Amino acid sequence: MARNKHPQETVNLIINTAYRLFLQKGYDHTSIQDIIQHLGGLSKGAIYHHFKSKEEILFAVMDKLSEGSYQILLNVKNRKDLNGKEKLKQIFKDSLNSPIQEELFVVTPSIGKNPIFLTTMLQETVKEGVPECVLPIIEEGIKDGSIHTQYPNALAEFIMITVNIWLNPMICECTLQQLYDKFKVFQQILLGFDLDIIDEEFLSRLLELASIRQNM
Amino acid sequence: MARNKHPQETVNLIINTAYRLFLQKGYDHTSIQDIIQHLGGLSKGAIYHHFKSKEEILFAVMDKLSEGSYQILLNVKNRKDLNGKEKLKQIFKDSLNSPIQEELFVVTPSIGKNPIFLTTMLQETVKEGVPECVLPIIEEGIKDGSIHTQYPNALAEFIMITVNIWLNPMICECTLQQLYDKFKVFQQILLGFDLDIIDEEFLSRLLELASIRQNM
DNA sequence: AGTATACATACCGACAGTCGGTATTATAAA
DNA sequence: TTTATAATACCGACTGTCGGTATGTATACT
Repeated sequence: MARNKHPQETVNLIINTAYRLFLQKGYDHTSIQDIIQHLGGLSKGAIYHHFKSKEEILFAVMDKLSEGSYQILLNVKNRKDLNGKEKLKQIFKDSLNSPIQEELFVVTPSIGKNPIFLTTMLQETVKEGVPECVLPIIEEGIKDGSIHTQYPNALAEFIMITVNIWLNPMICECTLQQLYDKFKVFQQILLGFDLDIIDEEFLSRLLELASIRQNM
Repeated sequence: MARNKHPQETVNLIINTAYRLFLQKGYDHTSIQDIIQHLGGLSKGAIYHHFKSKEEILFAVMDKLSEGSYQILLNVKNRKDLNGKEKLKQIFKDSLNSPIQEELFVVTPSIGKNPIFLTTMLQETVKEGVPECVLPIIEEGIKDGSIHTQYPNALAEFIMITVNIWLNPMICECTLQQLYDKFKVFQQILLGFDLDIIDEEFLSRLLELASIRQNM
């Protein structure tokens, strides 16, 4: 294939192709050959010209994944009409409602069967999601008096991990009834911290997403 | 090497060797050749005679790992001097104090960098640990009046995942101070369910285990 | 024109897994 | 007890596939 005048298009093509395959078949079970075949004429040389390893493609895919969440955060963070607690609630709501979430749920058979994704997600949550997103907002909430805790960092980590792992139907697969129960338990826990940040709207969207997977 | 009259010994040798290597170097970075080299004369044929794939060796290793927890459970489950809540507390205590835990902490550099282990552990927790171990005891606690919840299954899952993932220093690596904070948050959460099942003794053992890893 | 870039292609070593073969043990009939 | 037969334990060369590299070539930029 002739060389592309706009190489970024080739990079995006590779990332998008890998993105789809990684989510569908899992990172381990997607070979470079697989990616090449879905690239439409491009060869191995093209891939290794733009990426130095398969793992680097994974990182690019993960970046693409977290991009959406980061946008949501920024939008909420700068709003002046919400206090810390309200911002937290808004972030959870927006995250669940984002089209990326929907796409993820439709495309991915089971992240639980995609070990590297799970691990990377867990680490990104703790090393980036918490310090860059949730923690600053919790601290803001502490300052404005809407959130009370002695352990903002631990609380932030706890909430993120619980939502991203335990409440995530892609990871901890369960029936809709069980998911409902899990929501109730989590809601009760958060109320123990005076955090009324997940409501019936959150629940129904969660169930909606989960039910996508029940019919597959 | 001459054939062994007691083939189970060979199987155990393979499992134990793989066990050590998988924990030390990770499943992905342990090759069959690696295992063979630490087997003392046995060959690839021997391995594939007893196991049909590398993954099957992994399953055997995971079984060996959960064996210990299962024993602890059985010991506690049959005790007549404890109610449900007390049994729960005892199980957590015994689990942390078991020599297997200690060995794990000493030998394993980071389960977080061992994706398959993490995934398998998560799935085993939900599919076996909860229904076979924690849930029956919580239900016992509900019957004897020591535990109160509308959602025993969700609560069991929540506790197990939080302890096994978030509070696990092998997975969510953090400073001792952060681990202390996390303990406090989790303790507060459990108290919200009237579950006073982790105490200062649990904490100090947890910190002790975690500090093993700090000095590596 | 000359250089840097965007690819193509032939190739490499490592890997998991297979297969035909051999040596040892278990079984059981003579 | 001996001997024929079968089953098991193991060996090691081989295969296909994998991620990754080295090198060649055509196109775009300066």
